[in-house]
Amino acid sequence: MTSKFSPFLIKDILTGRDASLGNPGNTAAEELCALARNLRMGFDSAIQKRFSPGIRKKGFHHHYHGEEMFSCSPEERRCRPVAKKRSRAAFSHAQVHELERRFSVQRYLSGPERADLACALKLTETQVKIWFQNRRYKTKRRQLTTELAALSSPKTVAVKVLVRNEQKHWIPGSEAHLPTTVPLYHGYQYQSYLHHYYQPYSTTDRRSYGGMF
DNA sequence: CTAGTCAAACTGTCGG
DNA sequence: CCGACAGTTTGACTAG
Repeated sequence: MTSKFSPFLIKDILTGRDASLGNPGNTAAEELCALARNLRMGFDSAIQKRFSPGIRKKGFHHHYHGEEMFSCSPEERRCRPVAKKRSRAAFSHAQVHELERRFSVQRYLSGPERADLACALKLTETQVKIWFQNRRYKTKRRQLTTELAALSSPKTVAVKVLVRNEQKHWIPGSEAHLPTTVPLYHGYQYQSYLHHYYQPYSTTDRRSYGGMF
Protein backbone atom coordinates (compact mmCIF):
# COMPACT_ATOMS: atom_id res chain seq x y z
CA MET A 1 0.00 0.00 0.00
CA THR A 2 2.77 2.37 0.82
CA SER A 3 4.73 1.62 -2.31
CA LYS A 4 2.07 1.68 -4.95
CA PHE A 5 3.34 1.99 -8.47
CA SER A 6 2.29 5.08 -10.27
CA PRO A 7 3.02 5.79 -13.90
CA PHE A 8 2.97 9.45 -12.94
CA LEU A 9 5.98 9.20 -10.71
CA ILE A 10 9.34 9.53 -12.36
CA LYS A 11 10.98 7.25 -9.84
CA ASP A 12 8.48 4.52 -10.55
CA ILE A 13 8.86 4.98 -14.26
CA LEU A 14 12.61 4.82 -14.02
CA THR A 15 12.66 1.86 -11.71
CA GLY A 16 10.33 0.08 -14.03
CA ARG A 17 7.95 -1.15 -11.38
CA ASP A 18 5.48 -1.87 -14.05
CA ALA A 19 1.96 -3.02 -13.47
CA SER A 20 2.47 -6.17 -15.44
CA LEU A 21 5.93 -6.98 -14.23
CA GLY A 22 5.86 -9.92 -11.97
CA ASN A 23 2.57 -11.14 -13.27
CA PRO A 24 2.69 -14.87 -13.57
CA GLY A 25 2.42 -16.04 -17.12
CA ASN A 26 3.88 -12.94 -18.69
CA THR A 27 6.71 -13.66 -21.00
CA ALA A 28 9.82 -11.60 -20.87
CA ALA A 29 8.87 -10.07 -24.18
CA GLU A 30 5.42 -9.16 -22.93
CA GLU A 31 6.88 -7.63 -19.84
CA LEU A 32 9.29 -5.58 -21.87
CA CYS A 33 6.47 -4.40 -24.09
CA ALA A 34 4.38 -3.52 -21.08
CA LEU A 35 7.28 -1.67 -19.57
CA ALA A 36 7.79 0.27 -22.76
CA ARG A 37 4.11 1.15 -22.86
CA ASN A 38 4.08 2.30 -19.31
CA LEU A 39 7.19 4.31 -19.80
CA ARG A 40 5.37 6.21 -22.49
CA MET A 41 2.17 6.38 -20.54
CA GLY A 42 3.85 7.71 -17.48
CA PHE A 43 5.81 10.21 -19.44
CA ASP A 44 2.81 11.36 -21.39
CA SER A 45 0.75 11.68 -18.29
CA ALA A 46 3.45 13.53 -16.45
CA ILE A 47 3.78 15.97 -19.31
CA GLN A 48 0.05 16.35 -19.50
CA LYS A 49 -0.28 17.02 -15.80
CA ARG A 50 2.68 19.33 -15.68
CA PHE A 51 2.22 21.46 -18.75
CA SER A 52 -1.25 21.24 -20.10
CA PRO A 53 -4.07 21.12 -17.64
CA GLY A 54 -6.15 22.94 -20.20
CA ILE A 55 -4.90 21.05 -23.20
CA ARG A 56 -6.97 17.97 -23.64
CA LYS A 57 -7.10 15.47 -26.41
CA LYS A 58 -6.88 17.95 -29.25
CA GLY A 59 -3.68 19.30 -27.84
CA PHE A 60 -1.89 16.00 -28.09
CA HIS A 61 -1.66 15.73 -31.82
CA HIS A 62 1.91 16.90 -31.95
CA HIS A 63 4.06 13.94 -32.69
CA TYR A 64 7.14 13.20 -30.75
CA HIS A 65 10.01 11.14 -32.00
CA GLY A 66 13.03 10.98 -29.82
CA GLU A 67 13.90 14.55 -29.05
CA GLU A 68 10.92 15.97 -30.93
CA MET A 69 9.30 17.40 -27.86
CA PHE A 70 8.69 20.82 -29.31
CA SER A 71 6.66 21.74 -32.33
CA CYS A 72 7.54 25.40 -32.48
CA SER A 73 10.46 27.17 -34.03
CA PRO A 74 13.86 26.95 -32.32
CA GLU A 75 13.53 30.42 -30.82
CA GLU A 76 10.22 29.46 -29.29
CA ARG A 77 11.45 26.20 -27.90
CA ARG A 78 12.67 27.75 -24.71
CA CYS A 79 9.22 28.35 -23.39
CA ARG A 80 6.81 26.14 -25.21
CA PRO A 81 7.02 22.51 -24.42
CA VAL A 82 4.36 20.76 -26.41
CA ALA A 83 2.21 18.03 -25.06
CA LYS A 84 2.66 14.76 -26.81
CA LYS A 85 0.19 12.26 -28.06
CA ARG A 86 -1.86 10.75 -25.34
CA SER A 87 -0.95 7.20 -24.76
CA ARG A 88 -3.10 4.24 -24.13
CA ALA A 89 -1.97 1.73 -21.58
CA ALA A 90 -2.61 -1.88 -22.41
CA PHE A 91 -3.41 -3.78 -19.28
CA SER A 92 -1.80 -7.15 -18.83
CA HIS A 93 -3.76 -10.35 -19.24
CA ALA A 94 -3.63 -10.94 -15.53
CA GLN A 95 -4.97 -7.48 -14.81
CA VAL A 96 -7.80 -7.80 -17.29
CA HIS A 97 -8.58 -11.27 -16.04
CA GLU A 98 -8.93 -10.07 -12.48
CA LEU A 99 -10.95 -7.02 -13.54
CA GLU A 100 -13.29 -9.23 -15.51
CA ARG A 101 -13.60 -11.68 -12.67
CA ARG A 102 -14.45 -8.90 -10.30
CA PHE A 103 -16.87 -7.37 -12.77
CA SER A 104 -18.69 -10.67 -13.07
CA VAL A 105 -19.21 -10.58 -9.33
CA GLN A 106 -20.08 -6.93 -8.92
CA ARG A 107 -20.58 -4.23 -11.46
CA TYR A 108 -20.07 -1.37 -9.07
CA LEU A 109 -17.19 -0.90 -6.67
CA SER A 110 -17.19 1.23 -3.59
CA GLY A 111 -14.30 3.56 -2.96
CA PRO A 112 -12.40 1.21 -0.67
CA GLU A 113 -13.08 -1.74 -2.93
CA ARG A 114 -11.76 0.17 -5.89
CA ALA A 115 -8.69 1.21 -3.95
CA ASP A 116 -8.02 -2.37 -2.91
CA LEU A 117 -8.42 -3.67 -6.40
CA ALA A 118 -6.26 -0.93 -7.83
CA CYS A 119 -3.59 -1.71 -5.29
CA ALA A 120 -3.78 -5.43 -5.93
CA LEU A 121 -3.50 -4.92 -9.68
CA LYS A 122 -0.93 -2.16 -9.41
CA LEU A 123 -3.20 0.20 -11.29
CA THR A 124 -4.41 3.62 -10.31
CA GLU A 125 -7.88 3.99 -8.84
CA THR A 126 -8.78 6.13 -11.82
CA GLN A 127 -7.78 3.36 -14.18
CA VAL A 128 -9.97 0.90 -12.31
CA LYS A 129 -12.84 3.36 -12.22
CA ILE A 130 -12.62 4.09 -15.93
CA TRP A 131 -12.27 0.41 -16.70
CA PHE A 132 -15.50 -0.36 -14.84
CA GLN A 133 -17.26 2.55 -16.49
CA ASN A 134 -16.20 1.44 -19.92
CA ARG A 135 -17.03 -2.14 -19.13
CA ARG A 136 -20.56 -1.31 -17.98
CA TYR A 137 -21.16 0.80 -21.04
CA LYS A 138 -19.75 -1.84 -23.34
CA THR A 139 -21.97 -4.44 -21.73
CA LYS A 140 -24.99 -2.25 -22.16
CA ARG A 141 -24.21 -1.50 -25.79
CA ARG A 142 -23.80 -5.16 -26.56
CA GLN A 143 -27.05 -5.93 -24.84
CA LEU A 144 -28.85 -3.27 -26.85
CA THR A 145 -27.31 -4.44 -30.09
CA THR A 146 -28.29 -8.01 -29.37
CA GLU A 147 -31.84 -7.11 -28.51
CA LEU A 148 -32.23 -4.83 -31.49
CA ALA A 149 -30.95 -7.56 -33.76
CA ALA A 150 -33.41 -9.98 -32.21
CA LEU A 151 -36.25 -7.55 -32.73
CA SER A 152 -35.45 -6.89 -36.34
CA SER A 153 -34.87 -10.52 -37.29
CA PRO A 154 -37.72 -12.74 -38.52
CA LYS A 155 -39.72 -13.96 -35.60
CA THR A 156 -40.83 -17.50 -34.94
CA VAL A 157 -43.98 -17.27 -32.96
CA ALA A 158 -45.53 -19.99 -30.89
CA VAL A 159 -49.23 -20.10 -31.60
CA LYS A 160 -51.61 -21.60 -29.14
CA VAL A 161 -53.71 -24.36 -30.57
CA LEU A 162 -56.24 -26.40 -28.72
CA VAL A 163 -56.83 -29.91 -29.90
CA ARG A 164 -60.12 -31.60 -29.19
CA ASN A 165 -61.53 -34.59 -30.93
CA GLU A 166 -58.71 -34.48 -33.46
CA GLN A 167 -59.79 -31.00 -34.46
CA LYS A 168 -57.64 -27.94 -34.11
CA HIS A 169 -59.14 -24.85 -32.59
CA TRP A 170 -57.35 -21.56 -33.01
CA ILE A 171 -57.57 -19.24 -30.10
CA PRO A 172 -59.01 -16.08 -31.57
CA GLY A 173 -56.55 -13.28 -31.48
CA SER A 174 -53.84 -15.33 -29.88
CA GLU A 175 -51.53 -14.97 -32.86
CA ALA A 176 -51.91 -11.22 -32.76
CA HIS A 177 -50.61 -10.82 -29.26
CA LEU A 178 -46.97 -10.75 -30.10
CA PRO A 179 -44.50 -9.25 -27.77
CA THR A 180 -44.16 -6.18 -29.88
CA THR A 181 -42.57 -4.04 -27.24
CA VAL A 182 -39.81 -5.85 -25.53
CA PRO A 183 -38.12 -3.44 -23.19
CA LEU A 184 -34.67 -2.80 -24.56
CA TYR A 185 -33.22 -2.71 -21.16
CA HIS A 186 -35.10 -2.40 -18.00
CA GLY A 187 -33.37 -1.48 -14.85
CA TYR A 188 -30.01 -2.50 -16.18
CA GLN A 189 -28.42 -0.31 -13.66
CA TYR A 190 -26.99 -1.68 -10.53
CA GLN A 191 -27.71 -5.11 -9.20
CA SER A 192 -30.82 -5.85 -11.17
CA TYR A 193 -28.78 -5.82 -14.30
CA LEU A 194 -26.64 -8.61 -12.99
CA HIS A 195 -29.30 -11.19 -13.54
CA HIS A 196 -30.04 -10.13 -16.99
CA TYR A 197 -26.91 -10.24 -18.94
CA TYR A 198 -23.73 -11.94 -19.49
CA GLN A 199 -22.63 -12.02 -23.06
CA PRO A 200 -19.95 -14.34 -24.27
CA TYR A 201 -17.00 -12.62 -25.72
CA SER A 202 -16.17 -12.51 -29.34
CA THR A 203 -13.28 -14.55 -30.64
CA THR A 204 -11.01 -11.59 -30.32
CA ASP A 205 -12.13 -11.07 -26.78
CA ARG A 206 -11.48 -14.70 -25.99
CA ARG A 207 -8.05 -14.27 -27.40
CA SER A 208 -7.48 -11.18 -25.34
CA TYR A 209 -8.80 -12.58 -22.14
CA GLY A 210 -7.31 -16.02 -22.39
CA GLY A 211 -10.55 -17.85 -23.02
CA MET A 212 -12.00 -16.88 -19.71
CA PHE A 213 -15.54 -16.71 -20.95
C1' DC B 1 -1.31 0.24 -47.19
C1' DT B 2 -5.83 0.87 -45.59
C1' DA B 3 -10.05 -0.01 -43.29
C1' DG B 4 -11.98 -1.97 -39.38
C1' DT B 5 -12.02 -3.18 -34.56
C1' DC B 6 -10.94 -2.90 -29.77
C1' DA B 7 -10.22 -0.57 -25.62
C1' DA B 8 -8.00 3.11 -22.56
C1' DA B 9 -8.71 7.68 -21.82
C1' DC B 10 -11.14 11.45 -22.64
C1' DT B 11 -15.40 15.20 -22.68
C1' DG B 12 -19.91 16.65 -21.39
C1' DT B 13 -23.78 16.31 -18.58
C1' DC B 14 -26.43 15.01 -14.73
C1' DG B 15 -27.58 13.62 -9.95
C1' DG B 16 -26.60 12.94 -5.03
C1' DC C 1 -17.01 17.58 -5.66
C1' DC C 2 -17.31 12.98 -7.13
C1' DG C 3 -18.97 9.37 -9.73
C1' DA C 4 -22.33 7.76 -12.94
C1' DC C 5 -23.57 7.36 -17.92
C1' DA C 6 -23.30 8.37 -22.97
C1' DG C 7 -20.60 9.21 -26.45
C1' DT C 8 -15.99 10.43 -28.67
C1' DT C 9 -11.07 10.31 -29.54
C1' DT C 10 -7.12 7.94 -30.34
C1' DG C 11 -3.37 4.41 -30.24
C1' DA C 12 -2.52 -0.36 -31.14
C1' DC C 13 -3.47 -4.12 -33.60
C1' DT C 14 -5.28 -7.15 -37.44
C1' DA C 15 -7.30 -8.73 -41.74
C1' DG C 16 -7.56 -8.35 -46.45
